[in-house]
Amino acid sequence: MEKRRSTKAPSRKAAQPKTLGAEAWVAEAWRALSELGVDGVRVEPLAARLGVTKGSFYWHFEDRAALLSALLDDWEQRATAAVIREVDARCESPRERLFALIRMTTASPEAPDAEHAVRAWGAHDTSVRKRLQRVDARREAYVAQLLVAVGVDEARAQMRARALYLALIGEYARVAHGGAATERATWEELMRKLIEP
Amino acid sequence: MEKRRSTKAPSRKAAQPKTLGAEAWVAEAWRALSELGVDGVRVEPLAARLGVTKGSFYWHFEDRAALLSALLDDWEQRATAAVIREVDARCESPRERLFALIRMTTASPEAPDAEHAVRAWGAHDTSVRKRLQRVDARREAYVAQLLVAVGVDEARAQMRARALYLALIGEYARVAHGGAATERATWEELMRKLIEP
DNA sequence: CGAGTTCAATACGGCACCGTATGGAAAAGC
DNA sequence: GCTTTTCCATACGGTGCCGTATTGAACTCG
Repeated sequence: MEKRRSTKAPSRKAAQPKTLGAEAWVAEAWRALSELGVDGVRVEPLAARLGVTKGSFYWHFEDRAALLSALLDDWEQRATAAVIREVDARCESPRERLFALIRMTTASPEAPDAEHAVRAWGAHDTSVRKRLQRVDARREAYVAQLLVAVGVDEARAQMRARALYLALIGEYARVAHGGAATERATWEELMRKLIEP
Repeated sequence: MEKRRSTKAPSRKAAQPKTLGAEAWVAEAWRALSELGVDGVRVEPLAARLGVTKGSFYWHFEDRAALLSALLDDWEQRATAAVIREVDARCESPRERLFALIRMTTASPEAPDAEHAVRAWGAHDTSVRKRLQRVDARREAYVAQLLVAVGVDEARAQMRARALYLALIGEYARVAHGGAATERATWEELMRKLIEP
């Protein structure tokens, strides 16, 4: 009897599950993380919001750290790949892709809180830092590649990709702490400057 | 006898104080805030690091919230005014001032952690948000004013000031979670684009 | 020197949360 | 039908922190 840990999904389709899965905990944890920060994701409050007790939690997860780890796994997978796939699918030319990228990343109202929460978290946790750096590198590389495709030379493309991405992180922070989102015109003004050879 | 609260400084010059003042607690709180985030600034651990017990703390402060409030007061005062004064003093032309501003704000190694910690904090605390918005507005206005002075029209100046400032916030976040600082050349590349009419 | 003031130690009650242990109920498999 | 698995409830001990109360030491100042 090797303690807990589920090995197989209960083959639930999409019906209202009478019983919770690990994903339900992760989803609720995202809410807590976005609203309160890492230190706000505690198992007992989470259980209360889910209408169960922590007895449930400790069946699905080893401990609180395991939940946080699952949270990060979830983020690292979805955060980058989805957007890039979407952008590549929607547009053909690199120029259009750049503008679409900005539009998509600055459109979602939930993204800023979540992103900013992860970054806040990353300031005092080494395991988060590693993932942040990987994700940042991947995203930056994607932007740089588009800039090259649009005619900017390699060296400048990397610098400008950095600049643009930094601004996006800044925007997430800004919105996360209650600032008004910066207008699309501003983003396009910046983008126009950055795609000039 | 109106409880606690000191009204007069103990007229200490600059000598090693045998006794702690509120500033010592604030200073130590900054360390905790930068390293661990708001939830890391707790009075008992702080007391331990200062080599005293919390008996001391509750003489100088009403409660933990008062310390956090003092922290913010401290930040709001120093964060903006000092840099602007310095920049204005060092350079004459607005163009030089812009480049000096970037150099100064991206040079300090402690600033990113502190700034990012405040921003992380601001995501779940309304009183912090207000101050952040004030500070952000003041800084942005300063940049915009310099851009106008350098020949950019008003509308564009505001957009570009926003863009530049967002990038700076992003840089603080980046460095705070362990990323390498972005090179001066990158900042200057960005700045060159932004000061073009 | 004695009284008040300033800073700190000690000790206490309380709360929120972690993780464990154990038991039960409902569904799944034989 | 009976066992096993899956999921959750209850109850408990333990920890880290908050804030208060009380006492004490050291320094001022008359």
